[in-house]
Amino acid sequence: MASLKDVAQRAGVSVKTVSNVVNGYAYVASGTREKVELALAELDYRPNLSARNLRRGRTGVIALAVPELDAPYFAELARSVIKAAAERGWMVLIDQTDGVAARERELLQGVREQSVDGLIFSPVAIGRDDLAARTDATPLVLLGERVLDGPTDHIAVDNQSAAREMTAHLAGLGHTRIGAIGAQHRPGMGTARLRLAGYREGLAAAGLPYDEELVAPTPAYRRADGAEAMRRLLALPEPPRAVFCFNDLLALGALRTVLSQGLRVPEDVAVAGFDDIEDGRYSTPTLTTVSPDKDRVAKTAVELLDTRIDAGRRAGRGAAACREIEAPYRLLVRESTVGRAG
Amino acid sequence: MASLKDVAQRAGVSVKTVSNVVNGYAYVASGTREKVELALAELDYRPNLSARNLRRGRTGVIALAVPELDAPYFAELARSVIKAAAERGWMVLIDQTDGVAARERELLQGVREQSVDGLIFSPVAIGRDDLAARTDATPLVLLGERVLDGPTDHIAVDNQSAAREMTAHLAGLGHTRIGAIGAQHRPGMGTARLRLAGYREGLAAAGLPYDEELVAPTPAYRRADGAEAMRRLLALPEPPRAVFCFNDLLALGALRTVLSQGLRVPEDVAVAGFDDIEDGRYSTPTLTTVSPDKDRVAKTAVELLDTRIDAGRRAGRGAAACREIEAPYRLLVRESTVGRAG
DNA sequence: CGTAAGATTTACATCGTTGGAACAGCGTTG
DNA sequence: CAACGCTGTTCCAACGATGTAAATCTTACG
Repeated sequence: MASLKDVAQRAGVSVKTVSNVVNGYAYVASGTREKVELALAELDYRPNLSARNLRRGRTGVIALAVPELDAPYFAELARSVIKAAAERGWMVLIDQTDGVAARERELLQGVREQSVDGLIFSPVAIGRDDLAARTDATPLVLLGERVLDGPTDHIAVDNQSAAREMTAHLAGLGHTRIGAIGAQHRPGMGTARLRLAGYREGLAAAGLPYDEELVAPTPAYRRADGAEAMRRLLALPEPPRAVFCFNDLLALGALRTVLSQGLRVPEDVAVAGFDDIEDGRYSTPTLTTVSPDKDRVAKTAVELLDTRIDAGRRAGRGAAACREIEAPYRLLVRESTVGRAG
Repeated sequence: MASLKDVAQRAGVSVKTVSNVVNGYAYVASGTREKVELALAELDYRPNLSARNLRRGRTGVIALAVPELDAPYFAELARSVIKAAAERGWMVLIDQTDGVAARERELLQGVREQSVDGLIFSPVAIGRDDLAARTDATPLVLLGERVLDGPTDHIAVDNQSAAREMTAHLAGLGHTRIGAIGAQHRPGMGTARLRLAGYREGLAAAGLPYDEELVAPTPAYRRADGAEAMRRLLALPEPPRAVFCFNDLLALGALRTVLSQGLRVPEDVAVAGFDDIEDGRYSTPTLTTVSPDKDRVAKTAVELLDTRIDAGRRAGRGAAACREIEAPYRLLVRESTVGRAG
């Protein structure tokens, strides 16, 4: 692997001159530049990034930390983030926390500090206090939960109002017994709490009572959890006729349970989700859901991080105000609540 | 951010001694060690990885290159790879090629050479000649296609025999008009070619004729492609009564088309896929598929890479023999071919 | 008590790049 | 023609860690 030194030798100039050419420094005589470029090409020179990073104090890498990549929502998000990052010249390192608090905390405490220039983080297990206790100075952008006035940049859809709208949609169809799947009593799970709050608001707005019995908590947010929760709900003496699941995977699991018990969706039970993962667009029936603009979230996250990294570099840790950004979402009404005709 | 120098100063020893402690060098007096460890802790020292990498000539990062992360198969694979890598102390950088040949070629030519110690690569667009023309010296492990005697380590299931078995399964159910979805005429797409070959073998073994009409090519391997291809097949004067889709996404799209035309699966049309993505376990009906052992593939890939990286470090480019590893798979028969009772 | 064999610690060079400042060439200007 | 201001190039130090070899300190032994 050729180094600047090799190229310099071959071109008959100093190492710094080669460096200047590589970095597009203006004051290089065109003759010299040509010579150097030739040598560069002949030796197929590529800068040693470790050395460059050491010198420049940055790595060109950002980390994306998510609970698990195989949850379609995070896979889709990761795709968008990697794409947005690539457009700005960043490489992306992925960390999976499995939603384990200890692992999430590690990240905040800077396990990756030396390896990346910034972190885009979608936490599920930690809370505001963990964030406040953070010592790591790496620029950080949080995704997915709405923690107002947090000490960090933050992007999220308004979970609560989206949940409220979805519940209103179900109520608007005439449903009076509307269940919810995905409540979480663990601390930290802000998303679940917000969606539950929205659900309650939606019920209240429709003049419906809140019935604890219709709210099924789940240990996680995978299909199996939704399927299981739905089984519990259907086993009630008076099961719900509509269910709002706190994400699409839960909804798909729920769907499966309903259908496999010989019931029809939405005629017997209407099902709605949250996230708009691709599966829901091809399930039978297709899934009514809340669709956050993932590309937008990803793009904004990378931009935010980008500015913050630049800022950190220019001003010495000049704490620019933290931005709370609300990402747009849409309610997508599909077959699982209104049927084929709808 | 504290450096070795700061720690050394604080502990009143030389930089090298601190380095020795950090690296667990044996000959450090216990008193010294304690002093140093104290200072280390007090300053919350973390090694500067750029510097360490520069010195040691490795990065601690491997890259995983896949077409697109939001295809569940690759998301699940990525999850397993990241996990397996983490267990061996590697970080994982992800590249998405979108199946674009130019991007895949770039990787072979070493865009990441300076950033990672090794590459796990699931190519779709490039061929054997591209591999042969490779100049980059970074250890490489290929996933997913079976290119025998390639110049690289390689892990894959036996696509052809798996496809043959699946076709045999369909024929065994009494089907005589068995379609295939996902043929590709682009060069390089070894996977499609192998699965098609297996399909033909399966037909032949069952004494069935190969009917070009029943083979639907698709531009890509997403749900929409499967849905569209299925529409074409169903529009035939005599549509197939069973369809083998070359991956699960195609199958799920096909499923959707069949069901939305008011037909039943498997009674009117049986559908089978390939990959065993989680969606297929929760679709209605659940999807019969070929299940490659992804965890095993990922683990093996990381191990292979690991040994090759070590080898490259020890022996100077000593070309250890390239290994072709066949990953196990199972045929999972579910509702989409045999119905609920099955 | 001198000395050799360890044990422990240190000094120094080095990995490949880049920032900063010094240096050299050279056409202008006063 | 000396001083000046450009342009173009080079030299040197530094980023932070580690390998090498040498320096220093113990300990055991004759």
